[in-house]
Amino acid sequence: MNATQSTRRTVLLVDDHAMFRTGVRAEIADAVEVVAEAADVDEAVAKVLELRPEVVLLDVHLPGGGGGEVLRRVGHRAPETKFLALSVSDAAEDVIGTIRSGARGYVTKTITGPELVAAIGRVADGDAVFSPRLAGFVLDAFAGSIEVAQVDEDLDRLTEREREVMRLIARGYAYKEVAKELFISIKTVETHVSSVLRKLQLSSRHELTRWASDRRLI
Amino acid sequence: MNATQSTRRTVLLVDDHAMFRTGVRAEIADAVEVVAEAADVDEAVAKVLELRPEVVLLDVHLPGGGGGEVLRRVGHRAPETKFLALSVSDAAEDVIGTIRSGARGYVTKTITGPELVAAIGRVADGDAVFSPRLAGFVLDAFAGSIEVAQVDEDLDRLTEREREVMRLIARGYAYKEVAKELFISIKTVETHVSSVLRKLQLSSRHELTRWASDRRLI
DNA sequence: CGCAAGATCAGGGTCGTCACCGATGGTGTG
DNA sequence: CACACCATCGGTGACGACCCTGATCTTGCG
Repeated sequence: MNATQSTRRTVLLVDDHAMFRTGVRAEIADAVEVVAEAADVDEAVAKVLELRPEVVLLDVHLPGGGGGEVLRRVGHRAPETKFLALSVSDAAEDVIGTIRSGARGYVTKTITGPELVAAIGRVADGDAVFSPRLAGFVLDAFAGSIEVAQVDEDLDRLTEREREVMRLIARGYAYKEVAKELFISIKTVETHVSSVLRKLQLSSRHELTRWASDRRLI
Repeated sequence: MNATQSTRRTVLLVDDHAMFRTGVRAEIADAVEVVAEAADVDEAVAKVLELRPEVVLLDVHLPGGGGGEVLRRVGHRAPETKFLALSVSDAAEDVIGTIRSGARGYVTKTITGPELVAAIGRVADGDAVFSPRLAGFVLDAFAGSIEVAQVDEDLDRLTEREREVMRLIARGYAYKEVAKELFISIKTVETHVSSVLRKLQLSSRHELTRWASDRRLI
C-alpha cells in the first residue's frame, strides 16, 4: 500500500508469448521496472542469476519444463528473488505444484494491471498473493495433506512387488541392498526394475528417482 | 475491496478475554454484525453450530484446547464458515498449526480495526489473509522446507558448487545432464561428486540420494 | 487341463559410475 | 610472493546398472 515510489521494484517478465509480455509490460511499466524478459526456462534461469530481480513474473506453462522448473533450478540460488506465478490456468495441480516449487504467489491472467502491480508489491514485501478462488486450493492442500489428485495411472499398472522395488530404488538403494532387503536375488531385482522402467517409460534408475521425487513418492 | 454493505457479514467472536472482545466488537461493529461471543472452546463449538456465522474470529490460545481444537471439532461440520485466527502470537508453530487445522487466515492483534474489517471481508470471500511476515511461514512450510533448522555440519562443509551438483545428482540427473545444466564438462561433475561423496562419507550416488532424501533436501 | 501372468533366477553384453592418478587457472590470505 | 582452496578438465580401470534372451515355479481362470 505504501511502498517506495522512488526506487521501483525490479521485475523479470517470463512468458513464451511475446505479445503477452508486451501487454503486461505496458500495463505495469509505469509502476515497476521491467529489467528484462525471458521466453523459456533456460533464458529465465540465466536472467534471474544475472540480474537478480526482486520479483519474477512467471508463466506456468513454458517451453523447457514449465515455470516450476525455473523455480527448482534457481530458486535456491536466488534467495532474495520472489516468484509470482502468472498463468491462464486455475487448475489445482498447477497452483499447488507451483507453490510447492517455491512460488510466493499465484494469480491468473484475468488480473488487471493495477491489481498486478499491487500483487508485485505485496510479494516483494514478503507477503503471499493469491486470487481468491486459488487461496482455497493452497490451504486445502496444506491442511488436508490430501496430496491433491495423485491418481497416477502409470503407478497403478505396476504390480505390488514392482512398487516395493521401485520405492527402494528411488530412495537410493543399490540392487544388492534391495535384494537383501526383500530376500530375493539381484537378478530378480534387475528384472523388476526393468519392468518398472518399461511400464513408466523411463530409461534409467536415475530418471526413476526424479520421477518419484517429482511425485513425492519418496 | 468492494463487498456488500447492505448485508453485513455475520461474525462470531471467540476470545477468553472479555475486555478484548469488547474492544474488537467496538472496532468492527459498524461494518460487520457480531452475532455472538464465546470465551472457550466448548462455547465456541456450540455457537458455531447454532448460529452458522460467515466468519469466526478465533483466538489461538484458548481455554479447553486452543483455537485449533475448535477448528478440528466443527470445521468440517460448518463448511460455509470461514475461520480467521486472531492472535498475539506470531510464532511459526502457532501459525502453521492453525492453518493445518483449517483456518483461512491468521492475523496478529496488532492489526487495526479497519484492517480487521477488510480481512474479515476477504476471508468471507474465500481469500486467504495473512500478515506479511506470516505468509512466509506458511509457504515455507508448504514448500516442504520446514526442517530448515537442519543445519547439517556436513552440508556446510560442501562448497556452493558442490551443493548444486549434489542436489541435481540426488534428484536423479545423470552426470551428462548435470554437466549440460551447469555448463561444465562431465569430468568436472565427476570431480564434484567425488568431493561430495568423500565429505559426506558416502560411497555412491545412490547413497547420496538416500542421504538427501532422508534430509528432505530434494 | 491348458494358458496367462507374476515372481523368481542365469548368462552375456554395453554403458554409466566412481576412484585414483594427474593437470591448469583463479582467488583470497598470511 | 608462497600457499591453500576452489573450479575446471583428462586418462585409466574396476565395478555396478541395465538390457536381452532365455528359464522354472506358482497361482488363478475359463
